[in-house]
Amino acid sequence: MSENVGITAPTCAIGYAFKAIEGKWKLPVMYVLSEHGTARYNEIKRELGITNMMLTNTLRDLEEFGLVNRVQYNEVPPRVEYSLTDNGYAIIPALKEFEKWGQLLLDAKPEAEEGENEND
Amino acid sequence: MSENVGITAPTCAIGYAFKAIEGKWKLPVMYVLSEHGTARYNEIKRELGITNMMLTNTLRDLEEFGLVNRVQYNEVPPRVEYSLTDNGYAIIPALKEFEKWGQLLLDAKPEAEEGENEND
DNA sequence: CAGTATCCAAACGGATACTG
DNA sequence: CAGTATCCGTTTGGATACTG
Repeated sequence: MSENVGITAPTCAIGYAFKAIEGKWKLPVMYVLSEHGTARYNEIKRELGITNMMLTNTLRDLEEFGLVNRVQYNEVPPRVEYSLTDNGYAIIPALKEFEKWGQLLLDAKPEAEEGENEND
Repeated sequence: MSENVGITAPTCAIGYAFKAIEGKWKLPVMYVLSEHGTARYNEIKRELGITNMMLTNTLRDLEEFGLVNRVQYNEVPPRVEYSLTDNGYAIIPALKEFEKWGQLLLDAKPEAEEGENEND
């Protein structure tokens, strides 16, 4: 495999974007950060129901891609705040489109396969 | 876990969108279909360098979500054509935003960590 | 509080063989 | 051609316990 053409080419914009958000948690974490502006480790964790390992790895990956800032305050108890970089922020329009799409999907699902409770 | 609030709530638009595209191949397959309009099984397979199992499973999942149409022609040799449904098509704006974002990321990466060859 | 370490399960991926 | 089935190794994800 590894045919480096089309989507899989390292210089392909959409392919690079896909790589940047690969994995289950990249987009959710970025979404939370986009909403909070700044969020602490356990804040993100609580909000997403993600495990330590996954959150740590996801944040590391996002840092390496230059999408997330990590600021550590040497206090007791320790405080670490995460936020989006400029490049990270730039994903928000895409996220908004995704949200609109998700809403469309929900609206187009009148059968409500799993929405047997409307006490919402 | 399974705190059904916020992003993880089944009625959350962005959460539902995340679920719909979960997995490594959903977006790439939808992207290929958005470009081709209609594509045959082996066409998608070649373009993405994806295995039979992964492609089959991905297409099934997308069908179940109502995002992809499968049209089978009873010819010899058999021909099966895949295309996006209306709901599937509706993801294109998001995809375009993603592409723009990917381009931004590529442009903002002058160091070219892996682009040691410019004979492209 | 913000992580690491460890172990285990599920998803992913490749090769090969087989089917309609 | 368009899959399905199986085996198997690797990667990713999750639960729990533990550390600075």
